[in-house]
Amino acid sequence: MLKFDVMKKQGLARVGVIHTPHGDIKTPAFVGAATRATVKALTMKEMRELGSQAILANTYHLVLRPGPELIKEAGGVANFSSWHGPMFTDSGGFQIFSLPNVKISENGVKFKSHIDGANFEMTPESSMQAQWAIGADIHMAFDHLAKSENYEDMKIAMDRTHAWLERCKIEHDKLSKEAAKNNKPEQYLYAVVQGGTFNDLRAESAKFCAEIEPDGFGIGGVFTADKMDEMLKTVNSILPENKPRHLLGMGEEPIDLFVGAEYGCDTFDCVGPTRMARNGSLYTPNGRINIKNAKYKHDFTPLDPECDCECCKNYTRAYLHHLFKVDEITAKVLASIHNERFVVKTVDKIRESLENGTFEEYKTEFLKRYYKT
RNA sequence: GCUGGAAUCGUCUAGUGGCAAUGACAAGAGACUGUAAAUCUCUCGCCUUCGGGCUUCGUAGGUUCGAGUCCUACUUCCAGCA
Repeated sequence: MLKFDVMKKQGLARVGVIHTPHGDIKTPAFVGAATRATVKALTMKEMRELGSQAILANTYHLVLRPGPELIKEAGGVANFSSWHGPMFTDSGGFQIFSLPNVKISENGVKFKSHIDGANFEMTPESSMQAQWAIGADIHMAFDHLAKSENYEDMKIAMDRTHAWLERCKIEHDKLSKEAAKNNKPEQYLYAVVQGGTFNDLRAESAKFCAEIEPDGFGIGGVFTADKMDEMLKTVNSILPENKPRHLLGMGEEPIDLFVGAEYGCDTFDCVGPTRMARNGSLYTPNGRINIKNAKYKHDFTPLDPECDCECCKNYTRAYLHHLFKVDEITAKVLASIHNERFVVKTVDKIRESLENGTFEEYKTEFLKRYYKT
């Protein structure tokens, strides 16, 4: 069982430590999205230096290329990628359900590779097997994510997610026993709560997931800060306090991190910060700016004078603007370092503020400045 | 000097009688939340009450209902020959 210590609680929010075989994660924490076993534009060294405690890779992408067997052959994703800290894998459910022409059955999902059109099928069992082969510390259950506002659609997806969760758990336990027999490090399973924006479905899903007794929980299908507080309140009031909760995919907007932490989420992952960075949209305490805008051409001040990242300590907005305009790779590197540092630091500060009882002040001050409301 | 050829939005370019004029780049702005994303979208002559109006394709004339497109002269550039 994954060890998780809750050090302090404030309402639903908590400060804790997740102990994984590859190290501890002090929570709340932002987990960098490393879809193809790399954080785009960044090296693992840069990720370590900007303070990232953990990263999250994606089973769908790694199944297509290079394949779980190759990663196993490399000695697991830690050796393969040189990320020797805690690591998550997402199940691939999210990606598969965003592809065109997927065939969903009770057994699993048939889809075509977006790369070469090759036919694939992923089932709860095959996702578990792939994740064990990849070898991250924490695995997500293979879930059905419905992108719909319709209650019936959400119910069907949730019921399927639950049925698949039972199978994920059985397969996971089997693989876990085999690993123990071979003296391999333990890997852990998070159940994924679905139910869309419907509180009764969310409650039902949280209850179901809790009863399965996984190592922790992913909260899926959350797309906007809208209604997020209510959804999280419902779910996290039901989920057991002694297990970690990961809010899947949220964190592009800093407010998501505050609301997520306030309502009891321990970790977050999001592609937003690095994608924004590659497209020139950069976080500052006063809101996001587009560094490509002409007004930064002659701005010889740091991107964020309060930031301690390599980008802000050494370069100016004018230089970043120039690098983006001439489309240099370094533009994306520096921007990614900054944006990733910005969200990691924001969540670190959320943790500190929860520790010393100043969360409300920090939240109010941050949001007021960032969103100018 | 002679003989050919060419001049179209910031740049390169499409266009051979119905055209405010093609495409690319540049420029300006926007989007992005478990990454098919170093991607995508919009604007890009001037004005507009968004109906439209006005001025444009080296310059000046001409032919034509209508000219970036045809004719004449001029200007500039390129190539070949002297």
